[in-house]
Amino acid sequence: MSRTDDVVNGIKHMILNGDLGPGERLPVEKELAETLGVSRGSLREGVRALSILGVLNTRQGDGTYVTSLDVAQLLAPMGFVVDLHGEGHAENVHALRRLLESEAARLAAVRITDGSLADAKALLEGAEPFLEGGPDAHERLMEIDIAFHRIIASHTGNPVLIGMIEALASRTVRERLWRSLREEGVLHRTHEEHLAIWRALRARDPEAARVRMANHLLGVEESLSYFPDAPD
Amino acid sequence: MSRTDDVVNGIKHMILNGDLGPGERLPVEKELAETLGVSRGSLREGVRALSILGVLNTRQGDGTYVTSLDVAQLLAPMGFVVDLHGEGHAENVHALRRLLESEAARLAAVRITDGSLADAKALLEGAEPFLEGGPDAHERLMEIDIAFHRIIASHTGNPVLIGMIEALASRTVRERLWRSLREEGVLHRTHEEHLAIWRALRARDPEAARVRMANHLLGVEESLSYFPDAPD
DNA sequence: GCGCAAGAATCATCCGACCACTGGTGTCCC
DNA sequence: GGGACACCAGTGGTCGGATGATTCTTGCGC
Repeated sequence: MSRTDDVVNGIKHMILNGDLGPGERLPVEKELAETLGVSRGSLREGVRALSILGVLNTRQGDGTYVTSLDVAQLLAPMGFVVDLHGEGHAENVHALRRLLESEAARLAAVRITDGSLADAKALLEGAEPFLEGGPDAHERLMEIDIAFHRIIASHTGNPVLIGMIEALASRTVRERLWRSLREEGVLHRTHEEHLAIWRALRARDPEAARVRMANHLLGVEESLSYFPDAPD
Repeated sequence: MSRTDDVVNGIKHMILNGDLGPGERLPVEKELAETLGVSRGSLREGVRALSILGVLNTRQGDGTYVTSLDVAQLLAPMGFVVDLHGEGHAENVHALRRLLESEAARLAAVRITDGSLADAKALLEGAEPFLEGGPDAHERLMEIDIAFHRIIASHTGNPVLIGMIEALASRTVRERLWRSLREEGVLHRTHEEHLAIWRALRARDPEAARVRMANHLLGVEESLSYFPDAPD
């Protein structure tokens, strides 16, 4: 067991024991290093690791704090994992994303607010001008897509689900997706699918929302497999 | 962007570009530090972080290697996250686990081999003597439960799904679960549910397997909520 | 009361040194 | 010749100190 592991476990226990709560500040490096019986260098390695895991947050000139411990934030490193496998398990990642997002749509159908429904509608209408192309059209459409799916996920009432969906639909994953969609010229179809999802949500129909979402993501996956060996 | 982030991204790119493959060895610290333009200390912080994320693996006196990059291994840190939230999001975690395991059962129903089917059956029969109690009964039942669910997950054909289920059903999560099951005296019911899942799998009936699994996990969740404020 | 500058506190980074462990190599003994 | 052992070079592990960058606080002057 290395010193750094001592640090990680030590801080982990301090959090689990309640000695450290979300947002709370850690002792200064020198002091904490002495408490845990390690040098400042080793302490920093541990703190850095927890920082990358989204548990701690250090601010130069200020101090080190425990994060809010939001699930979404803690699940963020998972996106890294997904990216790392890039081509390899793309099919498996998408299959899982389809399952999770379908469930999200089902849950959101009975929970979404009129306000968010209107926001989503505005989003989709704002996408229409870009369907024909133009400067930054690609980038804009992707942003809108991300925002649309995020609105749905946010109304599931399950933060863990939200975090996982975010991790599974990382930016690099979406980049690949949209490149394929554009190259295959199915942007209009994708837009129609979004609208179908929206209508199901407006109707507060869980099953319809689930099916529409599943259908949408299946279509997207199909486009992706059109270029199975697309270079990066 | 900190130096450590440079290191993490640098190594990540080396892997994505194919400069580094699974199992391959990294340059020595001093050299790699010069390549990335950082000090050895900063390099170590980055390497340590990737090590905790399951991407790298360092062996003193030998060198630093890229891991197999197995999904299960990379998703392991997620268990840490789940543990960290312990009580907080237990409901949400279980809801998600139910969704994933149900899907796993559905997939496994059409893929499971006769051999694994027999293994699962033997497992369940081996559990029966412990239903009445006895030394280590609690521990043994939990082991069997884990093994049973693992057999199912392993036949989904989706490594990402397997990894996520593992992460969601961490050991501490299961500890709590089984403690509740025992205290509520529903071990027999749980066993019957396992048998029902097994029968559905043997019948190669995906929908039945999915429903049986969902029913099983719903029952388990119900037992958990019986002691909503159970101390640790 | 307000703005600003000086200072303290804190993390960020680097450097050099030494320790601990591993793997390989060569030697010695049987 | 074969095997056990000792040695050695290479590598990560840890440490302490020094300097820079950033933030927050304090107190001064207006």
